[in-house]
Amino acid sequence: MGPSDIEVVLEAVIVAVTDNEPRVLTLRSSNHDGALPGLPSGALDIAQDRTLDRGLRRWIRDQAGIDVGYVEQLYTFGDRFRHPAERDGGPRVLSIAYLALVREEQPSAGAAWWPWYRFLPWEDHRDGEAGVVAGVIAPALKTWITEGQSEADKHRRAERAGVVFGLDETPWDPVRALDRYELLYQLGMIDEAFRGDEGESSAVLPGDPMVLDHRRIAAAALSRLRGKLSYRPVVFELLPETFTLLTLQKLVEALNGIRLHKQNFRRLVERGGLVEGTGRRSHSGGRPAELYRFRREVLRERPRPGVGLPARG
Amino acid sequence: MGPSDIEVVLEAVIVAVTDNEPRVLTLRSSNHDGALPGLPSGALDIAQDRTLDRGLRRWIRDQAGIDVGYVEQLYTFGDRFRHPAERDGGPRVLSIAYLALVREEQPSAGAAWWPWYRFLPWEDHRDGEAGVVAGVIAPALKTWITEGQSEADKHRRAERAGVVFGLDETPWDPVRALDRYELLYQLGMIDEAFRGDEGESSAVLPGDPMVLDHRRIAAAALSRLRGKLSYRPVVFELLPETFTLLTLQKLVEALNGIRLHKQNFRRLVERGGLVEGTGRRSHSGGRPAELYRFRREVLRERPRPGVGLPARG
DNA sequence: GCTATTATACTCATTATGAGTATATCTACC
DNA sequence: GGTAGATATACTCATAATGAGTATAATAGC
Repeated sequence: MGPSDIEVVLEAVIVAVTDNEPRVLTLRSSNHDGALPGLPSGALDIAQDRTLDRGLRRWIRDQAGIDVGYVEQLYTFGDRFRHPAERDGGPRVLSIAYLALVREEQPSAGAAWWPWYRFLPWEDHRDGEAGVVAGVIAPALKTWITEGQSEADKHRRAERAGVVFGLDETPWDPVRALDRYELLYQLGMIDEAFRGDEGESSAVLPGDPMVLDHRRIAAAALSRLRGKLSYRPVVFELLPETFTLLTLQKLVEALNGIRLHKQNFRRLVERGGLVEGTGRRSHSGGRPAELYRFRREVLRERPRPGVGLPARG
Repeated sequence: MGPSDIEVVLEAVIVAVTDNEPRVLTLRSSNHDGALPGLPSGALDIAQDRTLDRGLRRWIRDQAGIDVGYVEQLYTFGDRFRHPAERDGGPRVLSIAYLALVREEQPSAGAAWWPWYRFLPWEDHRDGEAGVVAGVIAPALKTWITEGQSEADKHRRAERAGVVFGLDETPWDPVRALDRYELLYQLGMIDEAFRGDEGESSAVLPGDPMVLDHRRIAAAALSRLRGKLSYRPVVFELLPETFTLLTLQKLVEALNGIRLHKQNFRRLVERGGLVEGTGRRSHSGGRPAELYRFRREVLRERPRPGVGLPARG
């Protein structure tokens, strides 16, 4: 086996937000796993693609007819047997995963926008505790903790479960989405076809499965995006030219999966200096709201420009 | 050209801190670029290495005789012609870069510890403004700004230079190490052998060159590590079991390349709950300092445990 | 004009942060 | 055994940031 028995694949979590619902672009992959949705992916074409980013943009355009704006590399996955074909002598597959944001939700060929939280229902806390956590996950964690080998082991388990899922005193941290996925996976609660090795799954956890380990990639993307929001002005990639502060807040809430305190959010954004009023205002519902625009020049002033998280509620 | 004309290489920025000096492990690579130092790197052995991390640890042990503790994937580089052999029909090289932290500075075979800031001298502001910035970089930036195509272009350039290098009102942000490297590179001030395409370099900038684009990888690692310090307790990977608060402070200062306010640093660390006193104390110099240890259980309490940056000075 | 609805302005207690001053406890050396 | 030098630790205080509200303003629909 030479070093060339490696196949390099680019995979993309392409995100848009419409109707306050974050969505990722999915394809029905017919080649494996029946009809499960999967992330768009394409092989790196070393003859054509000078850079990885270019390759990514190229086949996203080809496959889904979408021109992505912001693109960021997420992680490279290379564990053996991630891809089932490896068991039958197929090449080792190396996946370079990307996060991409698009402003407009263009319709597209065989692709479909799928609500992100359909894959990860426990991540959406916008109306309360997200029943799954209290109802299904917390009890499973309790059991898992009591099954620890030693007292120290139980303590470690309790510690980890508490931190990751915000139990007991610990606050819920939106950014820990990937940690949560991985703990659930370890508990056998992620019901994906590709894991044949660890006994049957509990299968009680709601949430749509995805092809291969694409749900893990989707969770990694969610973590990364949530983390980035607070120190980089990436939200604006998802917004139209002008927007009201409530629109912006709803967007941030949607991505973080939590509700925020309106007045404090406004204060934070205004003081942050990332936006400026346009004088125009939007009419819909109650009192008209001022329309704002993103100030592109102003990466200055604040050392870490971004939309932080003010108080909830 | 088939998809198999790709070579996958793992490269590691292995960091240790001794005598308040962050150092990275380097090798003299004899195969190209004469005697320039380079990062340790090894091909992924798909027959042997089940995961990328394992592969990395394996050849680090083989090449340098070091067992690394903390390991984190940084970025995957795949631009064409990163590797000069590609121009002569060599395979496309894909480099997966890692950051690794080791506690003890073990001596090793053909490897040598090299002060990180020798490669990136402008990143060390522990004794003042790091003369390079004011003396060499700032003037070059000024020229670059005035050479902008239009007024808007000049404004954008001034904006970028200001943010990235902390000029004018903007504060110096340690985390922007990679941004700084990339701006310097664009200005032709990075004097590396592998860039033959953009005319000759100014060559006045101090700092040792590295093989290929390894200096960029070193800069990326510095950015990542500095960013991570404030929200994850990774420093402790670099410290002995017990340590004084001053030792901890000096370490954080070394990595961030800035000085901190002692009393406030102490307050921050103590309130953070990451450490606990051991009752024992260290005798050296003046009044003995209490020895602390890292509290492993306590990832709880604070949502983002880490050692933040208090006031400077 | 009334109600529902959303926007925006202020207030206020609490906590965090930047920048000091003051005091304590060692070693080395006279 | 006293003092200088060095470091550790304790406190103070002004200012800014944050969480959680209350109060008021401007619209649409009736």
